[in-house]
Amino acid sequence: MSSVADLTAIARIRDAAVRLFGSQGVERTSVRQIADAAGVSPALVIHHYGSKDALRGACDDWVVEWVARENTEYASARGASAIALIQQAVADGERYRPLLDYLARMLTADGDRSAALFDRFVDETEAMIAAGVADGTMNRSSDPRIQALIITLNGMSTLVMRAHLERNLGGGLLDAAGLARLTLPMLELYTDGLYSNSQMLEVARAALGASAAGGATTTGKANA
Amino acid sequence: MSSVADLTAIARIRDAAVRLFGSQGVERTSVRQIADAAGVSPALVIHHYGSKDALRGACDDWVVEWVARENTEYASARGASAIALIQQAVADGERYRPLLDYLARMLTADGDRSAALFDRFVDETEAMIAAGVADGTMNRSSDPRIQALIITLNGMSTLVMRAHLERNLGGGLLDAAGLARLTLPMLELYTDGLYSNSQMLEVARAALGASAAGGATTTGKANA
DNA sequence: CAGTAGACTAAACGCGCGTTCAGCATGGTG
DNA sequence: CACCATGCTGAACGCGCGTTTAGTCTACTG
Repeated sequence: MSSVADLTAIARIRDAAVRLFGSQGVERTSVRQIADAAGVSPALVIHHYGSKDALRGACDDWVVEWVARENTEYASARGASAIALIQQAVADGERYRPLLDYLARMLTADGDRSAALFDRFVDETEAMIAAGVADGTMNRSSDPRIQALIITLNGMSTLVMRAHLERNLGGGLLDAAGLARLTLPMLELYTDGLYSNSQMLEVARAALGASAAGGATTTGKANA
Repeated sequence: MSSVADLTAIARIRDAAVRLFGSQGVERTSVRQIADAAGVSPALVIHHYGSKDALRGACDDWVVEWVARENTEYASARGASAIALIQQAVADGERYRPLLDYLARMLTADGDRSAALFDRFVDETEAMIAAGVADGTMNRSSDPRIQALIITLNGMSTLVMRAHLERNLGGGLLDAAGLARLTLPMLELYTDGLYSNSQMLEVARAALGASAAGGATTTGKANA
């Protein structure tokens, strides 16, 4: 998202569209609104992008590229995944809010671009967990792909349902207080789990007829 | 969702609206489409409900009531929360799909009804965890409300991003195979957590200056 | 049997939408 | 200078939307 006021009209239109699509949704946003926000005529929006739907596609690409770009920048320096990037962006204040809003809407819409983006997040999460397993800081699952899927889903839920999250947090994800309140319970869950013993797990294993070779990872929780 | 064909027109309109709003979204659904699906004229839709927006409100109420009704039916017999109801409904096949689709869209929209519904889910989750803590099957968190919030968020993510979930599962949540593939890794995560030691947790505790009386629950994972 | 209330429809209204069109500046190129 | 591509606009077009209106049919009430 460029903050400079005098960009090319093409860029200003795209920025305005991302902002409006993200905050109101595509359907509730008219070409005229975008044109106003960008300081151009509605006709110019169509002139440059062909149609509203093509503009939407260009916004999708732009946001995906942003994710990829920031990801390589940060990740190479910190060894983190796109998930971590998002948490970084969330903590970075209002600056990235339009992007994150857009991302959240994109993830709840269906379509090829949405699927490709989500699956990439799962890939990165899987790689991150594999690294964690390798250096002994994370538990191996009986199905690492699905484990990564679940973790990704959980991570994205804070984005997609941020309104509910922040309301219950009694403050934004942005201010330190809200984030602080979230951090500990989340780490507790990811460290100790929810269940205090492996009863449910054992029952499910038995019911599903999983072989004992399924790859258990248990740290030693009691069976009952 | 009533399967009987000859209901009153009011009910048929509401059923059609829930189905279409759920599968396409409110904005992409026209009053004319709803009227067609219900076998009535567009004017009758407005005659009975006043406006499209009021119809949407009636659908919201209807779905919320369905959640409450099914919840008391099942929960009293099984001691489970609305979350469990949803998992039940998911497993129950195509029958509840329109309701669940609608629910998912409702949760990603903002508005009073959406907030009230979500917060009720959190309440129920909190009560369920409190019961689990009381009988020793679940871990107490340093902040039970936020713990319940996180668990609720995670549970809802399977609804809200079901398309991504099912695609990565290689099959529906409905067929036994897909559900089975999900169950074990999820229980593993909720039993053993993701992290194999409490290093991250301890670092966060220290950084946030949490007092030692914060209510640790750890089962005994090593510090490093 | 007349009267009336409610369910229901065909047709139309007005509006805002995405989009098109004709034309006006501007500025680099022969 | 003439030329034309490019950036851009104001006005308009056609369409589908939510909604209104005027009226018909049906069934119950006195």
